[in-house]
Order: sequence, then structure tokens, then C-alpha cells
Amino acid sequence: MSSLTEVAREAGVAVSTASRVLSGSEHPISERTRARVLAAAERLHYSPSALARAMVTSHSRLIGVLVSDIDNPYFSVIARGVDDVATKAGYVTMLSNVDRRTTTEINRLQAMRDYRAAGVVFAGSGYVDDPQHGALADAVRRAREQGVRAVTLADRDLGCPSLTVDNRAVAQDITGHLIARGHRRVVFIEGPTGMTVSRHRREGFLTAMRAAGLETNAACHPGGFDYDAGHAAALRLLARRPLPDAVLAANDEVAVGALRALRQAGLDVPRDISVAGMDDLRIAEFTGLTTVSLPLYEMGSLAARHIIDATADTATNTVLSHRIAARDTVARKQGC
Amino acid sequence: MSSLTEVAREAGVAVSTASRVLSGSEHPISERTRARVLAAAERLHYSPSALARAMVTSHSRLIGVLVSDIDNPYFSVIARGVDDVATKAGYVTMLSNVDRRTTTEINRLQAMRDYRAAGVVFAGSGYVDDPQHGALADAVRRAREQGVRAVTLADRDLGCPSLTVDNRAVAQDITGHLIARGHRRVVFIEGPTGMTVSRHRREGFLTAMRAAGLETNAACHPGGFDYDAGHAAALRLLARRPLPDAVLAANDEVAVGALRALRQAGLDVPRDISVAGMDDLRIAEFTGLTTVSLPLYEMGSLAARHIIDATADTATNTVLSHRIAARDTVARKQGC
DNA sequence: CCTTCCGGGGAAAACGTTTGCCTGCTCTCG
DNA sequence: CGAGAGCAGGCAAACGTTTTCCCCGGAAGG
Repeated sequence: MSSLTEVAREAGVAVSTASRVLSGSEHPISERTRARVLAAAERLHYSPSALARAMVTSHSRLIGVLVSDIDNPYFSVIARGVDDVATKAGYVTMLSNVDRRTTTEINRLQAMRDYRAAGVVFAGSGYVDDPQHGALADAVRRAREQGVRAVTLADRDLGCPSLTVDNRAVAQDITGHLIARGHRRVVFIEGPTGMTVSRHRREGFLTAMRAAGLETNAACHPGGFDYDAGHAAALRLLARRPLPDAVLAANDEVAVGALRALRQAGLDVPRDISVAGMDDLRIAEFTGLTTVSLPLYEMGSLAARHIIDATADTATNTVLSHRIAARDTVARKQGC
Repeated sequence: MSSLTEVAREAGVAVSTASRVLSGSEHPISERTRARVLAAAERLHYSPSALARAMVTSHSRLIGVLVSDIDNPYFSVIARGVDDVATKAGYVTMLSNVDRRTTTEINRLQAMRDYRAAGVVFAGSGYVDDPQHGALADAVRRAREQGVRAVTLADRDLGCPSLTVDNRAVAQDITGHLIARGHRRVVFIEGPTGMTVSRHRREGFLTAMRAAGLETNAACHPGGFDYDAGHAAALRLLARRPLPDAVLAANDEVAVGALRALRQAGLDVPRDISVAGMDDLRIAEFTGLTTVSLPLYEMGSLAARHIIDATADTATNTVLSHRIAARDTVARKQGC
């Protein structure tokens, strides 16, 4: 691996001169010298050590993204958004799975700090009454003081800018969609207890139900965020009399699980019962699921852009808009 | 961010001494000094600069993974496998999407080299008659000479160890499964032309068909690797008379697309027609798709382990085993 | 008593950049 | 013709580690 020193020697100039032409400095350089350096670099297959550069400038062109699980399509599309703008800007993406553990999150943040990451994107949700939340917020504060830019993509106060979706409104809107289509006995399969996003979606659901004057006593049903949770919950729902009109799931994967359980039980969706989800992952498109489309890719790409462009870091909290993706799993009942 | 120098000053020792206790060197250090340094590091929240360390040792604890698209579950599970062992070993994962472009791959490899990555995992397939293949192989060779370890997870000769699945056998086995269950008019929806994996799966399919003495004249159908390709192909297949017995898709996503098209057209799968895929992604589980299970997570984790453990780098080509995941989309025809 | 050896610790080089400061040199203008 | 301006380029410090070489003191052995 050839170094700047070798390029300089090959070109017959000082290291500083070589550096200036190769790193595009302001410092004026004659065309002749510039050409010589460029030629030498070419001959030697020179590629600057990002490490050394980061050492002296004290920040790398590394951008970190902390996800719960990259194998969850919700996060993989965010990661894709981050990486696309990162790559385009000459950065490299660092990825870490934190499995919803705040301590791991602190840990990985530190690992990325050790590489002098330009910034870190926190893609995962927060937790209610999280005993580690303070420690994480402290770690983020220290990282920011050191120049690491941070962005959170969920409703959680990390003392850094956020780029979120209003999950209460998301749930409220899709519930309203169901109600507007004549559904009255709507039940909600909740997300994992303890996650902020679950709580917000639940609140949005309840708000919409109450606004329509609907019964909410047995409307919320424990669930989770995965297929099995949706499947199991739907099975339990099947025992209810009267049967619900519609099932709203905390996310698409749960909705698909419920959808399958319902259909396996011989029900016709959406004739007998409607099903809706939230997130609009590709699986929703595949299954024709009515859901709420979230700008996940944009969240990732905007977060990366924020970090790279180093736009004013005033803790601005941006809320992105969502929209309902009406497909085939929600019926329009007579009279609507 | 406190440096080793500050820790040393705080502890009243030389930098070298501090380094030795903090980096666990062989050099003997008295218990008293060791304790003092440890205490000072603690007080100052010291965390070593991975950059500086990498500079002097000339290799970082960064491990790169090159995928076609992280938002494709095939790759996200591989990435998850890599990251799990990387994290456990104190490494950080770098991720890049290359969108099936070899030039991008070369590019990103270089970017990772610039950070002195310990190794790079090539997760994507190769291409037949790829004009850039030579350039990539050269880049890999140079990287390896410099100490960057490389592993490929697909049938492609990069001059580095490989960890693959036998895609010919994969297709052959699932085709055999179909045939053994009484299917005679099996059609194969091919993957993207030009990808090695497509070609291998096609060959495996044809081998199995011929071995059973079955007609292969119109057995292969152009497709792709995504849902829409499967959907469109199935629609075209519907026009054939007689209708095929079974559809084998080049991967699960295509199979799901076909499945949906077939069912939308009023066919009963598997009664009227069977469908099978390959890869066994979660979507296959969700939809009850019969497919071939591939050790993707293991491929990722083993690749990472290979890089980290620096086990003998003799270009060993390991072939991992697959198994058929029989579910609900393949019928057993009478007499079988 | 003199050598040898070893445990414990320090000084300094090295990794490959960037950048502030300095030095010539060539113009230009008065 | 002299002086200031500005262009080109070099020197060296600095970033934060690891590691090699060295030194010192004391214990062990002859």
C-alpha cells in the first residue's frame, strides 16, 4: 500500500505538496506540479489512508447506524436509506444490531466513537421507564460534545435532533379509515409492551375509537411485533362473540400473521373481517395488506444527510408525514 | 475525549506503561502501577482511539460486508450473521450496498481498504461474462497481499476462500422433490439472466428433469428475482395448455409473486398446481411456501469467524449443506 | 565482591495524514 | 529601481497509539 510519502518522492515534491493536490486543498499549486503528483499517484495506485486522515482531522467519514435487527425489513430499508446517501458522499456505513437492548446501544455507540464516526443514527424505538435511558442520553451528550453528530428516528429524547413519524397519528388515521368504512368492533393487536412506539400506536387507536364514540373496553389485545404474535392473537380473537369487524395490528408483520390465521380458520378477509397494519413494508404489498405507509427510506437518507451536511445542529425535531395505503384487506361496509 | 497521554499523566506513569496495562501487553507490570493506571482510565472515561491503534498496527477491527441490497432479506440475514460474530469479537461491521454492479463493488472494497478493514465479505453473486470480473479479482488480490482477508459467499472465483451452497444441487433437489410427488409438467421461472446463481439453479433444474426423463423443451421461463417477475411469469404461464403441474421459482420472492398470481386467477395451490421456491426466507414461512432452506446466517457468521480468527487462509472452498423445507404449497399427487 | 539476570519502567520512533508557518521568487506598481 | 503583494512550495508539528530499545535496581550465583 503506497503512502503519500512515496507518492511525494516519486513526484519529486514535498509531502505537504502532494497532500494539497491530492486532498483538494485551497492552497494554490501550479499546474505542472499538480500533474506530476497526480501522475505519480496514478502510477503507485495511491489511495489515501482514511485512518491517518481521520486521526489528524479527528473525525472520519464513517457514519454509524444502530438498528434493533437488520434482518427486520423495517430497519433494513432505513439502513439502505442511510447507506445510499453515505456512499454518494464518500462515507462508509457502520452497522450494529442492538436487539432492543439499551446497554448494547451504549456499547455500540462507544465502539463507533472509537472510530471517530462523523455521526450515529439511532433507528430503534425507546422504552417506557427504561432504567438505562439516562446512561444512553449521557453517552449521546458526551459524543456530541466531542463532535459526533446524532440523529434519532424514533420518539425518544436523546438530546439530539429527531426525524420521526407521529405514531399516534399513524394509528389514529388508519383506525379512522377502518371506522369510516363502517367498522365498529375494531380490535387492536398491540405491539410489545414497554416500547414507546407500541404505546403511541395504542394511544392513537384509542383516540380514534373514542372520537367515534366506540366501545374500547376489550378493544386492545396483547401481541408483539412478529408474525407469531399476530397469528396467536388472531386465533384468540376468533373465540370472541360477536366476532370483531376489523383487526388493526401494531405492524405489518403482525397483520400478516393475523391474516393468515384468520384465513386458515376459514374466514374471508375482507368480507368477514377486515385487517390492517402499519409500516407498509414490502410484505404488505405482496399480501395486498391495507396499511400505513411510512417514509422509512427518507428517514434514513435524511438522517445521513443531516450528519454529512452538518446542517445547523439546533435540536430540530422534524415530523415526517405518512399516508394510508389502501389495498385489499379492508372492506367498505354497506351504507358507507 | 481523553487520550492515553492524559491517562498516563493522571496516573503518574509513562505513556508506554499506560499503554501496556490498558492494551493487555505481555510486558510485566507491577500490581500497584497497574491499579493506578486502571483507576486513572476509569476516572477519565478513557476509551482508546481505534483509529490510532489501527494506524500503528496497520489493521483495524473493522469488517466489511458487500451486499447487493441490504433491504433484500437474503442479504440482511447474512449481514446479521456477520455482525453477530463481529460484535462478539469486538469488531464493527461496515456495510455497503453494491446493487449488483461489479464496479461499485471494486469501489467499495477500496473504501474499506482505506479504513484498513481486517476483512471483507462478498455476499453477492457473480455474473457470467462479467467484463469487470478481472478488475475485481485484481483488487481482491492486492487487498489480500496487503493483509485484508476476503471471503466470498457465492460461486465466483475471486481468488479467496469461499463459503457457498451448491446451487445446482439446491435446484436439483427441490425439482426432485416435485417430481417424486408426481409432478410431470414442471416449469422453472428463471432468475435474472447473467447471474451465476441463476445459471446454476437452472442447470440443476434441467439435470433433475432430464434424469427423470421429463420434457424440458418449454420448461424454462424468463423471470427475475423479485415479486413482480414471479407475478408476471405466472400470469403468462396461465395461458399454457395443458397447465403446468408445478412451478419452481428461482427464489422465494418470485415464488410468492407466482403464488399470488395463481391464486388471484382462481387456482387452488397446491390442489390445482404446486409452487416451490428456494432460499427459505421468512416470507416463505409466512406463506407456507415449500422451499429449500439455505444456511445464510451461518454463511455470514462463518465468514466473519474466518476473518477474525485468521484461520489458515489456504484458499479453502467450503460447501455448506441445504435441506428441503416442505410446507403447504406442494401437493402429493395420487399414486405417489 | 563481581557478574549475570530479570522484573519493572521510560524514551522515542513510527504509522500516514493535514495544516500553520515560513521562505523564495516573480510580478506589478509607484 | 525598490517595495509590497501574492503565488508555489517546503518544514515540521500534531493526532493517539504500539512497540523496540534502553536503563536501573536488586537478587542470585560464582
